[in-house]
Amino acid sequence: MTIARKKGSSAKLRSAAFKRIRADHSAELAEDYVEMIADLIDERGEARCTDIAMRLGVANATVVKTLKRLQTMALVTQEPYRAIFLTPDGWKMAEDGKRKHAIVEKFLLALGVSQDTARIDSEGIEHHVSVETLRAMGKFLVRR
Amino acid sequence: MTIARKKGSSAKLRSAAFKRIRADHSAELAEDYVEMIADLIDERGEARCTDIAMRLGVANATVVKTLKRLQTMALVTQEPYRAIFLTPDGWKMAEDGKRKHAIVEKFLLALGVSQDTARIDSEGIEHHVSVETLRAMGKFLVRR
DNA sequence: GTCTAAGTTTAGCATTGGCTAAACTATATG
DNA sequence: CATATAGTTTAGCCAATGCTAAACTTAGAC
Repeated sequence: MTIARKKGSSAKLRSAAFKRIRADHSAELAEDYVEMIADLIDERGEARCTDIAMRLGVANATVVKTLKRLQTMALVTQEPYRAIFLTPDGWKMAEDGKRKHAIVEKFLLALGVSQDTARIDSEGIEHHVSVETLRAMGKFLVRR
Repeated sequence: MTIARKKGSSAKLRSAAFKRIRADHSAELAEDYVEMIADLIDERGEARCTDIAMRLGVANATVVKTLKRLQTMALVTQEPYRAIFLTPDGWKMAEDGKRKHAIVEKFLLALGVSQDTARIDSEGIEHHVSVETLRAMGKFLVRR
């Protein structure tokens, strides 16, 4: 059963990518919520459960549960039956996310993709883009 | 409490992106497993739990559990204590995934990103790229 | 001021994807 | 052939993310 094979550290390197993806996934929901709350506050002065649920396409109760987690992560604050607010950390995350999102979306448009696709794909891609790749996209936008 | 606002179908459109992301996520693990199994079979003639676990960076038991799900999805076949095989559907998914992966990775490299980053980011991005975007990347590679 | 509709929360459930520890099987080696 | 080791499986746990249904608040309308 031992077929002696030399793969050395490549396995570890390989697994790193997947580990990052798993980490990304748990972070990405938080980012989506926080960005959306920031948008809602900007647009209409307050963020409410129902609006978040509608925009995300999930049930109300799901939003409530997730918000609890975001509270323990010190990203949002909320009192029972009241609107939702962002902490300073929450605002920072929202702004970082929006900046990232904007670059990815513009980049896709510059690449020749349609508006709708750019919007949908950028939503998925933004969470998996490293700083290096983001910078490369930025450069492409400038000097294309 | 009713602040009468006109948003029409934009909410539905918006939520579509998030719905696709959630769908992507459940599909993406399957794709990763299947691709990896295909690689292992190509490289060394057989795919075994331990190798998959090592490359993905998860525990053995996790792999076993996921493989059960993949069996019910008719992507892999396996007999107790034996190696893992792909069904025709499994091979197809593996090949599609690898093709997609290759394009994204080459694209990132062409964009000027380092090898390591290209490998890691492409692993995350490939599952969120629509056919349209993939095609745009392909075009970019050809006529850059 | 009451009442009702809209919004929020709680309770309870399912699934997915992780883990460890312990039991089991197969095989390579002595 | 017996056994030790490497690999596989089972059992049982946890956290995250989704759902529905029922209970509870708030606030607008009468």
